[in-house]
Amino acid sequence: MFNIGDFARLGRVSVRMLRHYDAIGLLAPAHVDADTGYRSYAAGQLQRLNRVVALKDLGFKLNEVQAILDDEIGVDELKGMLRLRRAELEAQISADNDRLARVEARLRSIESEGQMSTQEITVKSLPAIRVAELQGSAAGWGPEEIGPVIRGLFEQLGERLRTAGLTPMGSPIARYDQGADNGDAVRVFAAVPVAAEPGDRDGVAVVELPAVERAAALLHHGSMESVMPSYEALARWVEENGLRSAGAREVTLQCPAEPDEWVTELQLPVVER
Amino acid sequence: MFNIGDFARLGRVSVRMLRHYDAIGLLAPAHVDADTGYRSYAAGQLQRLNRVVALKDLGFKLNEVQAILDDEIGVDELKGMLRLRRAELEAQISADNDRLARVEARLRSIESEGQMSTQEITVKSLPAIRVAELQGSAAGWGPEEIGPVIRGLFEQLGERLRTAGLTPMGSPIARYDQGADNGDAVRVFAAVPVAAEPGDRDGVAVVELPAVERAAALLHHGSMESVMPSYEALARWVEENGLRSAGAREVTLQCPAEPDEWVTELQLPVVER
DNA sequence: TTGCTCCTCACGTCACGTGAGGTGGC
DNA sequence: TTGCTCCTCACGTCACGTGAGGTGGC
Repeated sequence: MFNIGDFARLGRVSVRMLRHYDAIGLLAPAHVDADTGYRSYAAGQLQRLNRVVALKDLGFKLNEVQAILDDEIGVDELKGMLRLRRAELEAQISADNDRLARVEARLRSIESEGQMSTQEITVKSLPAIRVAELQGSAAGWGPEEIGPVIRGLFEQLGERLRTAGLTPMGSPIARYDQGADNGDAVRVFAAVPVAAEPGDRDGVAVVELPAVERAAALLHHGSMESVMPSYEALARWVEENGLRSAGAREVTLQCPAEPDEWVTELQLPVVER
Repeated sequence: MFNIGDFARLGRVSVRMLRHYDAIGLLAPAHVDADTGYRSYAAGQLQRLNRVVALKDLGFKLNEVQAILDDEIGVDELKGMLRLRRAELEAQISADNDRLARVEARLRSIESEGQMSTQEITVKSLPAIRVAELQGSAAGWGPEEIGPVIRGLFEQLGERLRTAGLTPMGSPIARYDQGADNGDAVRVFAAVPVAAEPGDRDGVAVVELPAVERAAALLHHGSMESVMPSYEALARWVEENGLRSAGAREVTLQCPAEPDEWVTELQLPVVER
């Protein structure tokens, strides 16, 4: 028989751990002195302690360890637990490798730039959303070509929503893509979230924008006249990360009278290249 | 301005997280209604939220995120934090790969044997320890050759300790190794932990057993007459794990009159092969 | 009026580490 | 007598999730 200190040393665990395992019924001492409360462990209990440590090392929680050791678990269930553990570990390793790559990227950028890039670019998913929208067309991607078109569309959209009795339910969204059949022309959409069934309402199309699994997003502060550098940074990031983008969205989060105080989220839906 | 729900949706975080970030001063809402306590967030705050999420994703804790974002951290310190994070991630990934290998080994053994091998083998480190010991020699590794020798040594050791006035401070340890110069003969040591300065005491050598970084250990239940299968299992495990062992130790944890109730830990110090 | 969103506590999570305050055996 | 080990609470860890119980605006 060993006292708790010696038994802890034998099993390379802390005394506190042994007390904890006792408290949760995972490993009770062979004997407890009725007067002093002193715990005594039998040599043979070292085996159970070793098994506890081994299973814990595999990443099982203590209640799982207990179930396994107390034979509350059939072979098939145990196999399932091990497979689950394997999957969890693989996911964890993969996620940590990604994290590691990001940490190293930050270190590189800090070495080359002398400080951490503000790193304003975020990868997010975009949920599907019901919007009312109008479509137009612009001659190119520059703000001077797109600006008038999108402003005109949003003006019209506002009026038609009023006559249709629809209430905007969120921030306005501008969407752009390369029309399939009209050369260099850019298709432009002015949209605003609404709660209504899809269909046509007084010349406004109510449609469901499909969810986007991954989009690179960047917050643009200030007038849309000056949006090009932000888009360029975003496009460069997409390029450098081996991705490809199709189309673009702008969500206007804040548009007071003063254009310098606008806040717009630029979103580029991306896929692996 | 956004209410907490909309702002949470924008930033893909939970409302509870925003409240938490407010509580710890990491991200306070731009405005809080004095009457209702309702929080309002400005569009521009999305940038800070994005940064919080990005840094958290790298594995930083919230207080570290706060320090980084609030510029309490110089470039050098930040580099140090990133390097530390990199080292931690590398260690984590490596440990998880080991874990994964062990999980897969269990799965294989469960497939081939129909149940989980009892897996009684533990890898542990052995601390350095001060012992009093006597040395002898046996003709071979069999229990019938070693048994009488080690029993005789322990008897002598007990007597000499008594005359020397030394008190055993732990479980008896038997050690074996292949003598360098005497052919097949095995060197046998009978040792017992004591608290005394190294040197010679009435014919007993007090020495410091060096620490062993890694040893494969197996609990043997029963008489030492039947120890061979346990040693064989241990040796097979060492072999299968690409290790090499040198020498052996037996720590007698429990030795009542009835030999069947003995408990002995067999330890094989191992190194990479 | 009914939902919906918002609010503030406050417990629970997981496996212990770390005191605080006190006792028993050499 | 002094150390040393043992004991039992009980708080702290970390970043929230999850009710409970209640309120304000449409």
